[in-house]
Amino acid sequence: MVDVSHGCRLIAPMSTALDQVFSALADPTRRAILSMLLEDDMAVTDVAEPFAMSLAAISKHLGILSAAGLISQEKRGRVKWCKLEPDALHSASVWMHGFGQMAPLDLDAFEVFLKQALGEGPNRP
Amino acid sequence: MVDVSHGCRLIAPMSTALDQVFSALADPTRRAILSMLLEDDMAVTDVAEPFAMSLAAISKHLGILSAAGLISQEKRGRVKWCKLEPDALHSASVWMHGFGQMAPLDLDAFEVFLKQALGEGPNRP
DNA sequence: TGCATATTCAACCAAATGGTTGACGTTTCG
DNA sequence: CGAAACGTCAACCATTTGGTTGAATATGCA
Repeated sequence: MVDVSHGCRLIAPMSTALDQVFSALADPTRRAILSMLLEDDMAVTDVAEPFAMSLAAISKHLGILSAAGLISQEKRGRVKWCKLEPDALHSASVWMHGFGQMAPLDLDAFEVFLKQALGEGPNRP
Repeated sequence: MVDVSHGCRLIAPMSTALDQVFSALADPTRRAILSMLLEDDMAVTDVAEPFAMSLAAISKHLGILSAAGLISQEKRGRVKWCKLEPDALHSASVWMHGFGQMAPLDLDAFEVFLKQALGEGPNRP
């Protein structure tokens, strides 16, 4: 009965994308996995190693992250490599900063800001 | 077995805060509520009005948003007013932009950016 | 006082989530 | 070839989630 896409029917399907991204990020195990992948691409087994849970459980988590677009998985030989896809955070970022009220226009400035921050930030030598 | 706070035990309890914020944002009904509250403070009944679900359900959603710190609720008379608390998105923002790797330093620049974007943005006359 | 309004509480329900285990395909390698 | 490593699948389980309804609790107002 309410327009859940808050006034912009053109991007209605995005609501599902936001659901997926936010609920993927809601789990601490999955956030930890993303942090690990920030340092380097990893195989599924290596991702699972530090956790106190089964490989199958980690495999599921990776599936959820992949469905949300937060990572990509490429099988080379018998090992499946997991790679961070930070762009997926984009839609979520856009939504968060202003709850969808500061639309695409500001997004450009945001991109510029992010690029500069990532390139010149004191924590990225 | 893994350090879920990704290397900074000092902010370990924040993991719970992130859980709450992200899972609060994962629901489209709750995101719609936040969008509504962006325009103005509202009473519980008024928040519920456009949705096709019971008042009790909305009351629960508001409780979740409140527990996550995304809104505050103040009872005046017999009506309980709901107010957006955008600061709660702060920790989530910090985490998202660089998965916790570009720390407080960039945050300042981010705040400056946000203030300017909100103040001068073409969608905020 | 008494009634309508505003909101929550309690009990219940179906479905989704996060985990387990064991069996199963692939690929690599001795 | 045969065994080991890599990863997923299927079935199962306990808990959480998102919703319902009906009763209960304040508060405002005639």
